[in-house]
Amino acid sequence: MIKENVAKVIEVALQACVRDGLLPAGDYKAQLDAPKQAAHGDFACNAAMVLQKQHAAATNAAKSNPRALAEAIVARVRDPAVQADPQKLLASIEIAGPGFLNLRLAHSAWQGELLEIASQGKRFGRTNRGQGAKTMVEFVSANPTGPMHVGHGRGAVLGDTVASLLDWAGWSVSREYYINDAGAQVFRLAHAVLARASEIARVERIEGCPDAQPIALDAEDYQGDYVKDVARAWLLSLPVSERAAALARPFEEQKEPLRKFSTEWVRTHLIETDLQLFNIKFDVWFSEKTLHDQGAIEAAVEALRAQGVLAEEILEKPADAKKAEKTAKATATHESGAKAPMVGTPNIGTPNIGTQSILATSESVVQHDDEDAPLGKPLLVMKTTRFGDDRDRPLFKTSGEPTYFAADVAYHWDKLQRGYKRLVNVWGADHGGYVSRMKAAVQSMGGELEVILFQLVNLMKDGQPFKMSKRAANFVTLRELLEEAGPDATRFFFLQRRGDMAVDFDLDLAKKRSSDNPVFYVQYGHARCAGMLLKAAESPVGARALARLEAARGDEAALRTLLAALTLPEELQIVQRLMTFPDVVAGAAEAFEPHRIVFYLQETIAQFHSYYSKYKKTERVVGDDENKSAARLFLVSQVKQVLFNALTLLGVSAPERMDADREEDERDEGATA
RNA sequence: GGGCCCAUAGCUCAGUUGGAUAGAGCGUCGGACUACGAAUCCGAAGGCCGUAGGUUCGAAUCCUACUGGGCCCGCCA
Repeated sequence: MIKENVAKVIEVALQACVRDGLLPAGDYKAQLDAPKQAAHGDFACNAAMVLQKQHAAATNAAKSNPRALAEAIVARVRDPAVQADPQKLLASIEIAGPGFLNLRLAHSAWQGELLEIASQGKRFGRTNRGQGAKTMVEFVSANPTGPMHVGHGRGAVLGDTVASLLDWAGWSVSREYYINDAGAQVFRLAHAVLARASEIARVERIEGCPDAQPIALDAEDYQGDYVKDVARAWLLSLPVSERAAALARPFEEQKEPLRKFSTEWVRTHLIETDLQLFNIKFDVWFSEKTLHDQGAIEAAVEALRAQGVLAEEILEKPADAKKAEKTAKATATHESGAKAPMVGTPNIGTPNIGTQSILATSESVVQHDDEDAPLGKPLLVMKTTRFGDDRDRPLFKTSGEPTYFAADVAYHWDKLQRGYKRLVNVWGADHGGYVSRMKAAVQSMGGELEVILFQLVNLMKDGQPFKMSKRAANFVTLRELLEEAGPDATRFFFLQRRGDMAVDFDLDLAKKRSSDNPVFYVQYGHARCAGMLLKAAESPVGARALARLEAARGDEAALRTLLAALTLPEELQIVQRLMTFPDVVAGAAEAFEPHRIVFYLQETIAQFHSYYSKYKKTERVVGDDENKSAARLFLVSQVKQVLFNALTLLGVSAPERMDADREEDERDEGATA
């Protein structure tokens, strides 16, 4: 690609400097940046400034002037005896500022790059940095105990897009969802289902059990209405003759089949369907329960034991975080029995720690059985403190049951066994405290874990925070949001911001289907390109231009000749921007930052709109000159291609036209005028 | 008390991994449609990049200490 070729030219010149004793021997790489200002050329190189110390050492100068080195480099770039090629590639090279090399390329070099896009088509933007290494991205992994809400949506979109980015950067990516279908909370769902089933049997006069005895819903059971749907489905799944007996049977005797039915139903009818609306598909749905059933936990523990990172320890109760509440009120506050009101967020604790607790809800019902854990007995722990964790983490409880951590260790052990070299997990920020212990475990097992933490989503409604609570059943589901805003806008909205920024999700704005939603700007850009290409055929010049392009298809020399008509600075700058796309994708993949693609899209389209408007009355794309028209239509079709690729990468549709459902609601116009 | 994240225009956010005069959208004000899509474009106003030090040719970016906000700190899941 062109940038590498230019870097090569500088590097050859640097080696010439070495030969001439201006630099100590070494393998110098030239870094090229695209300057912010067009006046600074197509590429800027800071090699002279970076290497000035070496220059000073080689020339025995007390201090060196980067400009002097810059001039030496430039002389060797221009010297045909050093290299012949640059004269074709470079139009100019100048020294500016403290010692920047500003490079400008020949028009033909940029024009030729368009052929690169055309030949790669839908694949333009892909690179092979990952070299096909197996990578797993695990994300969402919401507990199968209820519908997903907007916070899950952020994790889902982020994870899915990061996976796409890694794919585009050359990794062999698998998307995986870890189903927490074991543990206490799923039995809470199971019990809720049984209770709701007894209610539904009576109310709806379900065949076979219209006179069922009521079963009380516990306070800690899931309260949402969706539980009724699960309950109804469960009842109807039973043979009519067995329904009454099932409702009469004690919960303890059937909690396992209830658990199984409920979690599977929630997953397939609530979670999987919502993700499909987002166009998110997982390669693997991995059940935690299977780990327990197959003795995977013991196997993973043995793997850790072999690494010598296990120990038997008596764990002290953690020092109470806020026993030393020395904040303020140090002096002269009333020391009556009345406690000063707490300032800030009381750390009440959240039920369902997981990506589903997107908002800490102070109204949640929590039982803290603080005195419950009998201390003083030695437990099998992993020495996670060796890896920077705050304390060692137990793998088994006093009761002998494996901890959640143990199951997760087993899960990641399994991932490694399946040959994944690189593990990426996408978690909500409320999992921050979990990162170091999980990384420690994976590292001990010989793998590498990278964790993407995304900050939480605050739902805003009417400018006010809109609290939600899973158990209180007043939450806004992801599906509601999707149905109101549509998958394109919702995806785009989540991807606009860096993951480590907390976002206020404005429900009212998301529901509004109007042009102030930035996704329309981007899609319009693509549709405009599509429209222009379509419309061109209607004019005689345009039709002939298209015919020429068609005739030259596959003939590189002929195309290059046509493209020589692209000489406006804006046209070459557009090409320049298009050619950065593969780098942008690779950089976004490396940093796990999909928002870079969003900004790339917006900036590229803005550049195109600006070009279009500026020459609207003079140098039109389809104008009088058949040659120019052909070249410009070719440019437009490559712009369209890159926009399409970027939108596709983000999972946002790239429409050919936008006129479908435009809404003109200017109803607040002239109301009281 | 400790750990992680954040702080940039009135608001919401970018800032190419340390580069040249810090940008965009929304909002405000003023302009541009007899022809390729005005869901667009052009211009203006708007900044002590939270504060104070440090590192170097050069800092919004890296280091330290503060200030303010978010998340977290169980043998729970």
